[in-house]
Amino acid sequence: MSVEYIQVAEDYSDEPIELPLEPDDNTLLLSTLQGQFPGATGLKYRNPENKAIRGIRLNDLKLHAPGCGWDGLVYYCVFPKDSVSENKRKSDDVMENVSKSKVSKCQTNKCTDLIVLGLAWKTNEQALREYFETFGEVLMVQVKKDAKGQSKGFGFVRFSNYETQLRVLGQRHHIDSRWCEVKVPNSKEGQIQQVPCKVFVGRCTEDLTQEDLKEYFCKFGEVTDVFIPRPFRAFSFVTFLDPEIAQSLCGEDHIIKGVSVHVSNAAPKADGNRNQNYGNSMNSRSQNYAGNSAPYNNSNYRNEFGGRGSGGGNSNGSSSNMSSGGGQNSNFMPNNPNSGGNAWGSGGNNGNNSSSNNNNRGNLDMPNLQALGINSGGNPGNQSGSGGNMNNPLGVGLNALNLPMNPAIVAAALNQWGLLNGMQGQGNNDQVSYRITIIVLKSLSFCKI
DNA sequence: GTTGAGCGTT
Repeated sequence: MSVEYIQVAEDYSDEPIELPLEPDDNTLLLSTLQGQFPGATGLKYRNPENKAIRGIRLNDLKLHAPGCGWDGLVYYCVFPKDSVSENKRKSDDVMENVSKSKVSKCQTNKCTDLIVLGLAWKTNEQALREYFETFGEVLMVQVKKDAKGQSKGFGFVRFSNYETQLRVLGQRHHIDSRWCEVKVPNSKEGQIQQVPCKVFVGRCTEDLTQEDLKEYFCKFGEVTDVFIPRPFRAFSFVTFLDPEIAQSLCGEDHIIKGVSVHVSNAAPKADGNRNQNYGNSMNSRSQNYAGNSAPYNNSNYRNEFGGRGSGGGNSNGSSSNMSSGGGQNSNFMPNNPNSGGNAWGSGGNNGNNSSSNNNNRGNLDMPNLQALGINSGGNPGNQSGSGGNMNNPLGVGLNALNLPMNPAIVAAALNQWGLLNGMQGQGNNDQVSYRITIIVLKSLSFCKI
């Protein structure tokens, strides 16, 4: 009698392990689950159809397969009380609870050594430790040195607390008069959480401000960034400190100032071969989309703009924050390159990126399709909320769209992905119900309808 | 006593 296995992970950022099902009834014993994940009380999974989180039925200490069978999905543990979902509707003590909930995970595999680049030559381990201890308990610091004992200008740090690690990764650091960056080392890539911290917020109206969004979403967890593309395009991005909180909100509708917005994954729809690592979303999309270069890369989940300038133009998006000390041309854009630096306190959004390495045309990335009503093609219904009906008359392909948008924006978006060969337009108002016909699309694979 | 993108055991 063969034994079937299903994949179970502690949470979205952990690698799943295979657990055996009961041969007789194809259930998973709670005891089996708890043997690997002490404290777990159930399982949940993301419904591939509507992206909603679904719970697994528990009866007689057995977890029963969903209606469609266990299939090939990854299932995630549910823990009592300290889970994200429990926390997320508590406002004041969110961070405290999240912090607590992270402790055990941190001690397993969440915390990792972090590389600190750009250290001053004079910075020693003591100074490094003292600096990072202001964030939380430091387990280890190293400054790499050459044979003569001279610092190589980089080092490593390890924290005991995962939240501390996230916080440190989410900002830049001024150590001994140098702007330094802290990253997950290349050697650890793939071993660290790959879950995006950023969510896509669709159906936004123009009167929803950064502050409105932050004020609303910070109920669920610390918000590190809010980005609203300009000109207005009916969506925005909200970045959380904790990727699990971001994930927990995906698929939900929320009402902000009377506006029903929809939260979804900021990552592009999976297409099987473009980018396996969803965790790269926030940065991969920040790559230069110009020309025919591949728009996605497989970099670490956090910023890839964290390096220093390469001697040319400074594409610093938050110049008001930057120190001129050290003569360092640091185009460091913490966490969210799209946002032009730290949204809070940086004074305005969207720093201007000079030179060709930019995206100052705005956030013309995949989620735009959602705002355009394109990737919901399976149901040619209406997308309300942003003025006018967005009607996709085709269930699958893109052919004709009534878009309450400037067709130039649509064309620009499609063109940047190398999808557009040509288009025609007709109509007398470029903002309302302009009907365009996409003549040839080079590829539809990304649409994932 | 100079340097300034990178990736850790020596």
